[in-house]
Amino acid sequence: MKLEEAIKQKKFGNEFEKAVVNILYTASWLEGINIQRFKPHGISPQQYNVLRILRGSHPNPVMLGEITERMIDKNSNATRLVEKLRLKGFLKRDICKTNRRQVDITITSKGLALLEELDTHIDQWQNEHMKIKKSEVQLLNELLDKLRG
Amino acid sequence: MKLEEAIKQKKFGNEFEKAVVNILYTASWLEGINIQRFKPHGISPQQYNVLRILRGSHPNPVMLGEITERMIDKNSNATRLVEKLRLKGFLKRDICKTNRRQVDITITSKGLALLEELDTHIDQWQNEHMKIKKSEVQLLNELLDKLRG
DNA sequence: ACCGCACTATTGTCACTACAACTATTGATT
DNA sequence: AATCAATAGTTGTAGTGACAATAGTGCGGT
Repeated sequence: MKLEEAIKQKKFGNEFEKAVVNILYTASWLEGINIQRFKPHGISPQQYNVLRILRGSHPNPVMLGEITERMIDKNSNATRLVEKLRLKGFLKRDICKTNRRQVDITITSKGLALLEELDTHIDQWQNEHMKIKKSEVQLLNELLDKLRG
Repeated sequence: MKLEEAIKQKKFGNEFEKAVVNILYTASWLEGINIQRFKPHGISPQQYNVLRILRGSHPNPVMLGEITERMIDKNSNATRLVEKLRLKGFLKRDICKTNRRQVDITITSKGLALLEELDTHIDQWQNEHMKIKKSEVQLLNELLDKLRG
């Protein structure tokens, strides 16, 4: 759907302003889809993000600060997200032996299994909903990178 | 900055997946900028969104339900946002005379003045930061619309 | 060895979101 | 006119985010 219809706004000050609204609106739309997808598994989009980061460097651990740096939403509180995931058994938390300030986080096999299951859901959803060419998505990625400067 | 550097992730499952992350990341980046811009004026991005909608149909009032429909983030609670803006004097709230279930919201001159001031800030910021051609932004808008299907 | 500074993470707090339950009013059906 | 459903908005609450203050640890200079 065109943005103008989605938020029933006919005119924008300029194309840049429209792009800002469009990005925010599309992100909110994606976020809503993600919330629904993750809900049956009892995790939030942010928690999913943490697990993805951990899988990225598995079997090596990741320290808390690096999780924060690499999260999509930098303002999240990694300490509390990690604690929630730990209680569910998706990761383990160890104080680093050589630097006791540091906390090493590692994804568990249960966490990896969850991600694998969610991955298949995502692939399926993409095939059903994403009616846009791969080359166009590539271009979209380039434009977003450029927009951020 | 390229997304890969921003969140230090080298590889993505596919281009679609990367686009999803890229949109969410860019939105979070824009949101942060907005929070900073609005903070000196004591309003949040969501409250700004409400005022923009009201200005769009000024001098005609907008009912609460329509505000919800037209907001970028549909999950916001319009009742509470409106109440906060009312306390600051940026809008007025009237029970509709012909349908007493309905609440008519109108932006005040104080609200309009605030938006005008913020507009000039946005224009300025865009000129400084948005190093991307207008035609490219137009394309970006088309691609986002297409992505949502 | 001691001091101060930088690094890493945790905790506290207030506000806001997500979602569901609820009230009030109107319209439609019989 | 009484009842039921639909519409419009409000309220409750548990969880989450934003941001600042704090605690614990390591390192470099003297």
